[in-house]
Amino acid sequence: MISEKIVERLSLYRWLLETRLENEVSNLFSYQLASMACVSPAQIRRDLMTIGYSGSPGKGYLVADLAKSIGKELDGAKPSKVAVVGMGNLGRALVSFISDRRSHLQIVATFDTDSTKYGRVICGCRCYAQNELEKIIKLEGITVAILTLPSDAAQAVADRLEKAGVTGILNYAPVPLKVSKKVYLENRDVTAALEKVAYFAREGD
Amino acid sequence: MISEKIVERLSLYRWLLETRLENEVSNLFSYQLASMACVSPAQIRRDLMTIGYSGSPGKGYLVADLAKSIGKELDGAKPSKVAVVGMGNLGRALVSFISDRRSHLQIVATFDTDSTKYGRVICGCRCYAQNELEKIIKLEGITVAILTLPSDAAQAVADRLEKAGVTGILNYAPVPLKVSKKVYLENRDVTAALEKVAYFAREGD
DNA sequence: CAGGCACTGTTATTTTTTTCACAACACCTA
DNA sequence: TAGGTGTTGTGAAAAAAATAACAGTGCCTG
Ligand SMILES: NC(=O)c1ccc[n+]([C@@H]2O[C@H](COP(=O)([O-])OP(=O)(O)OC[C@H]3O[C@@H](n4cnc5c(N)ncnc54)[C@H](O)[C@@H]3O)[C@@H](O)[C@H]2O)c1
Ligand SMILES: NC(=O)c1ccc[n+]([C@@H]2O[C@H](COP(=O)([O-])OP(=O)(O)OC[C@H]3O[C@@H](n4cnc5c(N)ncnc54)[C@H](O)[C@@H]3O)[C@@H](O)[C@H]2O)c1
Repeated sequence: MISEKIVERLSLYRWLLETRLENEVSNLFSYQLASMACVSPAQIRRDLMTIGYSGSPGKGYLVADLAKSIGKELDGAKPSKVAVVGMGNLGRALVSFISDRRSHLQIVATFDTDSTKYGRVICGCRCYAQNELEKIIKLEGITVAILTLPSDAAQAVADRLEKAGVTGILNYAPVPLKVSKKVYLENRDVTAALEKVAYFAREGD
Repeated sequence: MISEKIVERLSLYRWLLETRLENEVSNLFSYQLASMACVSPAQIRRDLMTIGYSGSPGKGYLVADLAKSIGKELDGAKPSKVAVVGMGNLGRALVSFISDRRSHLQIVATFDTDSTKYGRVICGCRCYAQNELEKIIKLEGITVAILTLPSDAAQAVADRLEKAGVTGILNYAPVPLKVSKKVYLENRDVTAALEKVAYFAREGD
């Protein structure tokens, strides 16, 4: 089990590696990756140690190979299936953004209460009515959900998702969700992020 | 100077306090706030110590008062002025979401290269053409910028923002920006967040 | 008013995370 | 082959963050 912080950084590293790969770069030194990721070279080496990856002194790391090794650690044996609940502005933006970025993260269903939305394919993904939620989650084996719906509906939906078998929730609604220990919850509150940036912009970091 | 993590939590606390205030709750114990914020009671007390706030044993914390004290620490003397660059799906969603949430964070300008967008008021905020960027930033005294534009334009815009005097950037474009030490940069990559959630959803946290 | 209760503020401790420092190693050059 | 250069992997040290522990305090009860 890798710590939260390291997972986050590994994800970043992989993504940096992939963009480097597109530019035909085949190997990198720790200090190069470090400067891209805005961390120290030692941090890079230590993180790679935790996934048991070895480069070679003088040669550094093989970009493609390292990216694959990170994938072996972060990605499951099978792709994770993802649902998006609430196909408003934010939901649609997310779906169109994510769908063609990572093959091991598949958005396989979206949900909405609005009858002008469900029953159709939106941004390349089928949108279902809210009352089909449990059925589809189980049928598809969805384990991860993204919440982009109004705050007042979020808790009830989270409860239903959990009962249906979802074990990870990425929540964009500005509301403090309560979930059981079984479920991994990550909140993405824009306001908090902006407040933080404003604070350090002012205080001069 | 407060550490990054503490600022993040304080922002969360304040927001929880405010929603409690709406429900007419006038005081709270550390363990109550802790359970809402998903942290330990000791953590709460320690965080409040760093901003020099004192509750009273038996009574706990005065909700309104504490919220104000956090504000005194996090918010500047004057509101921070914010610009949003790139008024696509995500930009519009963010502007409409934020604009009526925090009085000390004012979105005073948005920018776009699309001539069907600039020159108009979008989501309650004036949208300017890209070439007016420096002028407006300086004129308004904007210090914080949110980047919601295509990746390939992000670095160039970031450079211009920095030169114009912006000291904090909240970046949504999936690209590793390089900025000088003067600028506080926060990246919000959806993919990384989702990968993290998927990982811990699988590994069972 | 005395005593018990429940919570805070703060110090001490533990745990986690990051950085440092350096031996070991590959590779290049002559 | 020998020596120099530059990078890795990792144990040790340092720093930061979280947790625990507890004395001190207001408050209630009888
Ligand atoms: N807009 C942003 O940038 C932003 C940022 C952070 C958080 N948020 C939050 O994300 C949420 C969505 O934002 P938005 O701008 O997309 O709003 P929106 O109103 O455009 O979209 C909300 C969607 O959710 C649907 N919905 C309502 N109740 C539902 C339910 N019970 N189950 C399923 N779907 C339901 C609505 O039909 C609508 O399509 C809000 O809670 C908002 O506060 C938004
Ligand atoms: N959509 C998401 O949920 C999401 C999530 C994370 C990151 N992102 C990233 O955020 C960015 C925006 O996403 P979107 O869905 O809003 O895309 P979009 O195409 O709807 O919006 C992009 C906007 O930026 C404008 N633009 C282009 N070049 C510009 C420039 N040089 N200066 C100013 N404006 C410019 C375009 O005119 C357009 O209005 C993209 O980089 C995307 O990868 C999106």
